[in-house]
Amino acid sequence: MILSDAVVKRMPAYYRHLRELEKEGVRQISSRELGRRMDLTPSQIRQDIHSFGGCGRQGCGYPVTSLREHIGRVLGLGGRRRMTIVGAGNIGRAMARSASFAQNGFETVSIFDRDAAKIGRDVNGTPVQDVAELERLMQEEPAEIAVLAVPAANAQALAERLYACGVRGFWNFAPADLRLPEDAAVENVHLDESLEVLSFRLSQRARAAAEKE
Amino acid sequence: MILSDAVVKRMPAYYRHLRELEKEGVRQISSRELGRRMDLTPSQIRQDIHSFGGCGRQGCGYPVTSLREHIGRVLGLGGRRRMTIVGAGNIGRAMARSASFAQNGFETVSIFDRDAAKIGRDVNGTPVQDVAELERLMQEEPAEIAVLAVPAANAQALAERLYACGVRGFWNFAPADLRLPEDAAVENVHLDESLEVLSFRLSQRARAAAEKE
DNA sequence: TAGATTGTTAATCGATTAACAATC
DNA sequence: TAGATTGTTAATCGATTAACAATC
Repeated sequence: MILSDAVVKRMPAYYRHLRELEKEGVRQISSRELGRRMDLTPSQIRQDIHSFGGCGRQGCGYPVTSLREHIGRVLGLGGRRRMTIVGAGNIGRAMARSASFAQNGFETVSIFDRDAAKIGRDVNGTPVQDVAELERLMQEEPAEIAVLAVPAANAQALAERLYACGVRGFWNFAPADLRLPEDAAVENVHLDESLEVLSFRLSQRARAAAEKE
Repeated sequence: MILSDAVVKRMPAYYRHLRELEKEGVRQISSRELGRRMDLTPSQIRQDIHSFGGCGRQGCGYPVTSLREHIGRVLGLGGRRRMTIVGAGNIGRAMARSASFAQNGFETVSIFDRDAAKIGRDVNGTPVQDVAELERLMQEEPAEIAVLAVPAANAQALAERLYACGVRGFWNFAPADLRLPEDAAVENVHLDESLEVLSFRLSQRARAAAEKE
């Protein structure tokens, strides 16, 4: 099964919409109806579901629950994933406190920072530890995923140290592009860039409106 | 100037890399060198820059500073943008405290929540106000952008209220798809989905490794 | 002038949409 | 059986890459 990047990025949206449909008590849904809800063409829905190995019944549509379960398995959800949070600033603390990740099986096992003022403080039941001791503490409490919530200048060096500690999943909030070995998975959340895109779209609308006059 | 969605999403990355080059004291950069840094082909760099109206000099490359300034103007940066934060939970508070947005001209003018326990509290110098009074308070203190950091179930209704208050830019952190009039600009930050994509990539690697054995 | 590198057109590649036979 | 809807192939569309003439 080879999944294109475009399809992978849409999978979580399928998962979310199917969960909502389940809550509403919907048992089966056609590509037409699902397309209407998700703002995709029925054709794309069928291509996507087919490509990630889901299947429906001609004449009836797709079974909501089993399709949701299937996508969950493909996404690797359902198990537990141990996560360390590096950087106890605004973002790091917000991620540590988020209930929704924990509900999905992503559990925070440790939090690190370099700031002496933050070390020892408690964030949502987990103490902030000294990042200088990262290597030693990661041996005691290993993690699969690291949430990188540190200044851009430190991101690359920390990512390399975390990689050496066995971390292979990097959820990167720093405005920096990480260079890591091929077997590392990096998912970027570039908040500044996202806000800049919004700024662009607002300006674009303003320009279009000005032109009309 | 018509910019494809793909190009728009890359613009902030150009902006960031050019700012870094500026700091390093680089005056001119060729598409080849910039491509190496940004992990894009030189061909794409030239297409992109041309498409958003930047230009270079044959034989010399692109002028770093003026190109950065040009992209900043296209993105609509440089001015001030008034932002209201709706939802004073983990995400909302983290966004209110973020220094980097403020540095880019995005200023938080108000924060709203419905929780009586939060109303009146101070977040980074701004008091949390009662969302029940949104309409009245938004008249006193209008905003161009709303940061939607509320539960998914409330996102749509709040977005509509904010739209009625004149907000046209929506930075949506709720795991919901907003349906708004065409002249609204919506930029989604779906953290759950991003983490699920990371989970998928980790599972994929695990599956590939298992197959090899 | 010669070398380097852009601007821009053409070719390729991949993703989306359309179409329709298969089948529930 | 007839109607509905999938699975899947073919057509289209858009984005990326290659090529090369223009020019600094």
